[in-house]
Amino acid sequence: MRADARRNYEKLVEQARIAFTEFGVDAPLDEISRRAGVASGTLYRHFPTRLDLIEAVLAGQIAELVNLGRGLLTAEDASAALSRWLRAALAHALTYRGLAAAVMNSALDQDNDRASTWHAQMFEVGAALLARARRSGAVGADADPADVLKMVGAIAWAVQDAPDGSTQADRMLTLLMNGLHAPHRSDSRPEE
Amino acid sequence: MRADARRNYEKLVEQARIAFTEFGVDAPLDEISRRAGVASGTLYRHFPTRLDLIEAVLAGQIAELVNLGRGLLTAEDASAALSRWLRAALAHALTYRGLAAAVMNSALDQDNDRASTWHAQMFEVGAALLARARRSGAVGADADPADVLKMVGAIAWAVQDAPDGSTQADRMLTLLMNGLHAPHRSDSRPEE
DNA sequence: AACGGTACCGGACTATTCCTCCGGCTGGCA
DNA sequence: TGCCAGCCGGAGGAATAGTCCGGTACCGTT
Repeated sequence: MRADARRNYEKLVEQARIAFTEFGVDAPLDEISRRAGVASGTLYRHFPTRLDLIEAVLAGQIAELVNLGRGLLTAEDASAALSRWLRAALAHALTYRGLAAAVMNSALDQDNDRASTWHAQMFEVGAALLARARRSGAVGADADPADVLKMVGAIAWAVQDAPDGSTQADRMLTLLMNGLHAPHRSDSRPEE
Repeated sequence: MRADARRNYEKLVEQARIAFTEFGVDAPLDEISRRAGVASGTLYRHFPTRLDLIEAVLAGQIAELVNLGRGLLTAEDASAALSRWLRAALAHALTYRGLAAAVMNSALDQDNDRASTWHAQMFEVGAALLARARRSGAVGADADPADVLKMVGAIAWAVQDAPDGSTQADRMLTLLMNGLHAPHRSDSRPEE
């Protein structure tokens, strides 16, 4: 990549980060390019879709999350490790007003090639942590890892506009953890 | 309301229902008015905001949900009643590609005056069912009714674009119910 | 250091959608 | 039948997404 192209790339990501914080997911792309001091054509060259730009902004954060998860894979208490990592994932999903949640969710949907390898790694780590917790006997429910990660993203979405968002998110995640710990009860479902 | 005004109102709601099913929440309003055979000014006269139109579409369905809940308040098994009603609420939240979930969620956020009395009734019924299940001893967690309803909406949002959406939603709701039934464990949370 | 080609940049332009405004007309009532 | 409040229509301004191509700057080679 040429030196000028790299400069513009970095300026765009930086301004996108700011704009997403300020306006949320739907920040006008033209505004971002304007602030970065480049034309909109340049923005679309580097980031054909909005999602591409979003992922560039989140890349670093996701890498941290993956590293944290890998470290926790050797932690003493498998259940606490899972809980800790899910909380970190929730914090991640809450950044930029639920932006990360939207990406996480769309990445989990189809085997979307556009949804970068970062999310694949994240899913892998989450699945490993969940499997380990299950083997240790702390998690009884036969939950699908994708379900659990989706729930985390869903919680982030649900509280994104609430005034006391993070408090509420915390309670909801506790509810989810409870569901994981409890033995699976299929009888709780009505037979319609 | 004048006869012509009423006719147009009804045509708009009908076409909005179709358009929301087809395009999702973001269906172009101009397209709706075009299909209804009225001008866009007329649409905006009846429904100043998109939310107003959405609520008009959902009104009947919400009323049914409230009635179902009221009936279930006298059911034998309080826990099963709650479970049954939450499943109905989930089905409601899934309609029109997660549109209902978005409305439900925003209605629960702040004491939003714009969010109609419909949703207030829904919240009331849900809270009553939850309280009754708790008194019966079946629900141990001290969950906030708003949290529970938000989770239902969140699940609907999370699966809205997934191919096997309703299956996944089902599993996730079971997870939630498990969390409600389990005794509350504050120890599942790491002390950071 | 000069040069040529590669590929990047700019920004005007089209398309889409939201929403407003106001002249003209129509339905309901006396 | 006649009046008029209030409704209707549709043009149009504003914001945003995304495209296109002429001009230009960078990089590698000589």
